[in-house]
Amino acid sequence: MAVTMNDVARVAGVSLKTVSNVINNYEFIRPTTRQRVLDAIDQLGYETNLTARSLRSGKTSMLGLVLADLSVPYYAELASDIMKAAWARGYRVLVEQSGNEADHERAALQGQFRSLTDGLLFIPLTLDAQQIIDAAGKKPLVLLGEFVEDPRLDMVLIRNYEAAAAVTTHLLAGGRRRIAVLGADDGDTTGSGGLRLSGYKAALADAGVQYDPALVMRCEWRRDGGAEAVARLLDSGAEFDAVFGLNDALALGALHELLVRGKQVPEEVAVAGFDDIEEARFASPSLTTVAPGRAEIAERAVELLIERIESNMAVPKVRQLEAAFELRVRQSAP
Amino acid sequence: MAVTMNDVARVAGVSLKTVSNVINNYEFIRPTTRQRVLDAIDQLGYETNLTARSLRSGKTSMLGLVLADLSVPYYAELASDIMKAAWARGYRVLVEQSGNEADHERAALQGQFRSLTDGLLFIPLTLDAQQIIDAAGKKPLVLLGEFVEDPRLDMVLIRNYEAAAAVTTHLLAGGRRRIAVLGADDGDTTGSGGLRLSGYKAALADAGVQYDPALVMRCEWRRDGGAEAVARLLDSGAEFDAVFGLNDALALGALHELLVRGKQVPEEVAVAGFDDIEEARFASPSLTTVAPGRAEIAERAVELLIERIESNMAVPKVRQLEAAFELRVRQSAP
DNA sequence: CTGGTGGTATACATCGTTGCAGATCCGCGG
DNA sequence: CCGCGGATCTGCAACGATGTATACCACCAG
Repeated sequence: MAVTMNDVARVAGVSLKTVSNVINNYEFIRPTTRQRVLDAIDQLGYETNLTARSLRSGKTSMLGLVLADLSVPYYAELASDIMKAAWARGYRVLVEQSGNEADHERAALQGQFRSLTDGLLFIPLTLDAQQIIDAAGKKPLVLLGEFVEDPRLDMVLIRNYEAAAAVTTHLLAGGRRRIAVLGADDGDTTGSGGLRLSGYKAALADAGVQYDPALVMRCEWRRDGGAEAVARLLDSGAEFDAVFGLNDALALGALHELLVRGKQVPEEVAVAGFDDIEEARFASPSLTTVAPGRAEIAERAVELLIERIESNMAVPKVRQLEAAFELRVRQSAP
Repeated sequence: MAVTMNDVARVAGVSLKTVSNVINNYEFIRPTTRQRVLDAIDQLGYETNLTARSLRSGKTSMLGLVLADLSVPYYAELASDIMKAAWARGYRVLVEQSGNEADHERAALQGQFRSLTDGLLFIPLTLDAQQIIDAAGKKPLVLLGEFVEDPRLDMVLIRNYEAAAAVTTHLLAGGRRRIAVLGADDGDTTGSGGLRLSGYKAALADAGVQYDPALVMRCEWRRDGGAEAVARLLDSGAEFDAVFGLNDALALGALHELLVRGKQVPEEVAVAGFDDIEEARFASPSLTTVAPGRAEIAERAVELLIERIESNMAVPKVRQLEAAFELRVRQSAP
């Protein structure tokens, strides 16, 4: 059926192993021989069977990427960057959608999925560090710092706390004093939400502004969640002059709802987000947000994972990297 | 290193092949034997090596998906749907980003990528039908109807022409007469752009409205392309009372630029798009657009491809399906 | 008692490649 | 003229699973 190395070898008049050597750029091959093999490959249209190579070599040259859902812009943009970074290093990426469900996350960590990949990039959403460690196999694993922090795991972290503080400080500097927060619970201290909320609180404290739990709205991190949370807030009669969505989707949903309700943005209510997805720049008004260093995260996570895969050190030092963030001031909160 | 069937067989006191039979749910196995094998699997934590299975069986249970870039919301949302549809049928999806470059598209059609997949879902952007046929190997291939139509290829089509006509008709019904089009060249008749432009022209003709090539703006199908095209249009002094972006990104970019320039939407200029990405619902004003049947496209494309893969008919009849579209009237063009 | 039948389990070859361990060839120093 | 080392090439086994063919058993009909 398919053309194999054997066919190429026969046509080129060399051994199967020599064909393999040519393909793998083995050093000591006579140029004329190499050429004969290459010609035969061309003539027959031979292509390496990656499955066979993987079986024999034990490497698949694929990285797994586990995230909630590609239809969420932030994940899609991150996935795109990760795929480019991996591609540049000779790896492919196999994406698995966890749908934000613990069972799916666990299955992706163990499961057959692993046997297809050399290592895993994991954006944990429901599992905590201990659960991850329990569920994970022995293959290299790098967490993308959305959520979990633990000294036993490799990860590339977003500076959730500092970046959220920076956003809040910016809003305060604009004269806002009643800043609503969308996407957290009053008590949260862990996870992206908790860390960002803590940064918010710290910035308030620094500015001597009273923290009001009534302004903290719990909701799903989606556009409709943000819209719905703002609606609740408006209906409750609470006073506020700014909204901080803990991610851009929330902020954009909130922005939409505010405008629908006839609020002036930013005159009456300023709006800020977190993530700097592309959509933020083109919203009307454009959205002030903080860029968490997506490209850097993708690049460094891939680099770190591949380093783990290719170095065979038994117990290398755990590495935790932090990406630089940057405030993007736009119209919604000048 | 890893646990193999052999290890399981030894522990269970059966032959390797019996373990294989248990795993593959072979019918005639004594329940006690089956249980012993399952216990051994549990005890050892055995997991099938999918690579080995693929090599032996010749199937990878992976579908390839070639698209321009996951950071484009429409593709991301489509990819998400496709992955879910494939997952439900026991297949995984390996995504390849072509970056809208012919060489990458060709490479994905041939290339080693193919040897990892049982079939390919392909969203062609630069290659035409003949080039696709020339480049493609023998494995099943289904086109997602963004661009190419050809009786020799399986595909799931968007009703580009009819849907664009529907959008245009809606704008005309709203009293608009000078409808600018973003994302095509006056002469285009093929490809998504050409087909949508043709639908637009046909709707104008139906309504007895004069077609004006000066209102057709060529640009990249991205938000910034749309913004830039509208800027050019405004600067040119051309008169227009509506803008039809040939996809939502264009329309959203245009919407943004119009608002920045102080135009009232929809009072002075109506805006409509194409794709119905989630963002469209939450834009301000929300975007009138047409939903091309994304979920249906994903579902049927996956179904068709898997049918091709699993049926061994040598020359099955080419199948071309069309997805139903639906106009979504929102604030930007009521 | 024999042969057939259907359930159950096994042996062996095989998928296409790469790792390992030679085999062969050649030129050159002693 | 031998022997040695480096360049060049080769054969065999193995990666871990599955397909095919077959062995074996129990049981029932003839």
